[in-house]
Amino acid sequence: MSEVAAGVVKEIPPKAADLSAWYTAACLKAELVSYSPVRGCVVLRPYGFGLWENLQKQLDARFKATGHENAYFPLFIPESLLLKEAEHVEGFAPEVAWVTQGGSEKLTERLAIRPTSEAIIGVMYAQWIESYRDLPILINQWANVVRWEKATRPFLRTMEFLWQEGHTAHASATEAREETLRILELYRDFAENVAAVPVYAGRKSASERFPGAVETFSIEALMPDGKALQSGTSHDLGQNFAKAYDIKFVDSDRVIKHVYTTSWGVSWRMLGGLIMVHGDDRGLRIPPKMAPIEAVLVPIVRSNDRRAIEVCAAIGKELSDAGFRVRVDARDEQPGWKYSEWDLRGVPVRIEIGPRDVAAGTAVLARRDREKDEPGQRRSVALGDLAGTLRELLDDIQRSLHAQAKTFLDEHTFVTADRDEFYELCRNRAGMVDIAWCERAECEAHVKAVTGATTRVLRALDESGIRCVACGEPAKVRAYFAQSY
RNA sequence: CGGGGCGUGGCUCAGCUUGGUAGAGCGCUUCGUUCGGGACGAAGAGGUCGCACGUUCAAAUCGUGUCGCCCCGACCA
Repeated sequence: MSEVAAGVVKEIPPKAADLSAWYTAACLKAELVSYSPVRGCVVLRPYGFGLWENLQKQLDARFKATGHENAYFPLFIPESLLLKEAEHVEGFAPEVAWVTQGGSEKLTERLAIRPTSEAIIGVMYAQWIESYRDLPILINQWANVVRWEKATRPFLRTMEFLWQEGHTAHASATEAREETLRILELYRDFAENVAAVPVYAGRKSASERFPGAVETFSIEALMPDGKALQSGTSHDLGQNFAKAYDIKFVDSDRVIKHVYTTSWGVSWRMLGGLIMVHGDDRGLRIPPKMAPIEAVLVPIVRSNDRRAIEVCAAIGKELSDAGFRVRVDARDEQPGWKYSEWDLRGVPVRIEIGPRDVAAGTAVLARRDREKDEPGQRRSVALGDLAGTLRELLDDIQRSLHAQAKTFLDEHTFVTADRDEFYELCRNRAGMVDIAWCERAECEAHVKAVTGATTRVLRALDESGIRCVACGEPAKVRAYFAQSY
């Protein structure tokens, strides 16, 4: 039934002592991923794929609800096509993987393995679009992409990764910008309400912009080590790609114009963020809405009383029919061993049914978001109330995980108007440092050189006539500075 | 790409300095007893020490190279 090797003792180091070691061990031991024989590429195991499927399902529903359709474009991009948008090429060239040979024949033109699909999709849009009546085009694709990375970590940075990339074309700059912001908000909503990861959403500085974009927006989460994780990006590409790929249409005023395009993406990196944000010393804590298994049923048997197994099977079926994602763990292992195993794997709720429960018609519910032996961590409920109680419990866990993460973000967001304090906070990797900023590239570069921190997202200045906290020039925006992944 | 660390049964690691063809714990298999927070007993199976070349009578141990992994930094989702 389970892909878990029975009986293997799995330990992970304390999270606070070394987040990196904890993170890698947690991903591996929880059987989300395995390293593969291919450098920098991981295998997404069934439990990890379950996480990805839940992300897919819920993001996809949001895309459909905002009028988008899915399509699929080729993995290979002929070199000549990729080269058409100059900034784009320059940005991605260092990390593009190339196919130079097919079978035994050298190719006359190299094929890039897509690092992102603006090029190939732009070429197709040029063919498909003739009139303003063909617009907007709102397409998303779920795909893998390859970027030749030097250092990799599960989910956060791998050479091949899974993501979705939306590519839209519009008749006006206004529409394109609206689309860009609509998706930014969609991402923010998903991060907060499904992944339970609180984020700051906003515009990126010029240096952090996607190569070829007019404006880039992103959502930024804060990891427990004080580093920010860019978790989703939405780009307003203006007419840059339309001009490079010759995507034109006849507008209602009979004038031939270039379209305005956008692109936006979320990758499995979001899973890495969710793992780091919610996990604890016992392992993963998966928010219910993302959990491949919402509740695991553990029967407790005695040598003279094995009824709990049948009861668990029956209740498991009932809950499953009621729409819950459950698993019955009837393996021949000690109950305590199973508890630890499912704690590590982050299942939100454990349902224990032993001889006492069988006799009383009850079950014990244990919630993963609380410490062992913390008041309210376990409770006994009548079987008749199980489904209802489970529903409430899952909702409460979803809320509580978000609340905990939100508290952390709030407590690690520092508003300062003091220059020395600003540098100190950045250098110490204290979290998100919120200052009035001049938006000058030189200033940003200087802060980075001195502290390692960069701007994460920018937003409108709430007062006028003030100066940049970092350099003293006139301030133009408010900016969150942080070190980042 | 720079700095540091590491690769020995499934896992965690010892052995390497002072070369003499491999050990522990956990896990795994079988049987029995157990089972409300990682059970116990008995009997078994399993590696040639990342890979290549070199030194040597002899290499897990020494040398060179290479591949991979981890951490820090630079770069990127």
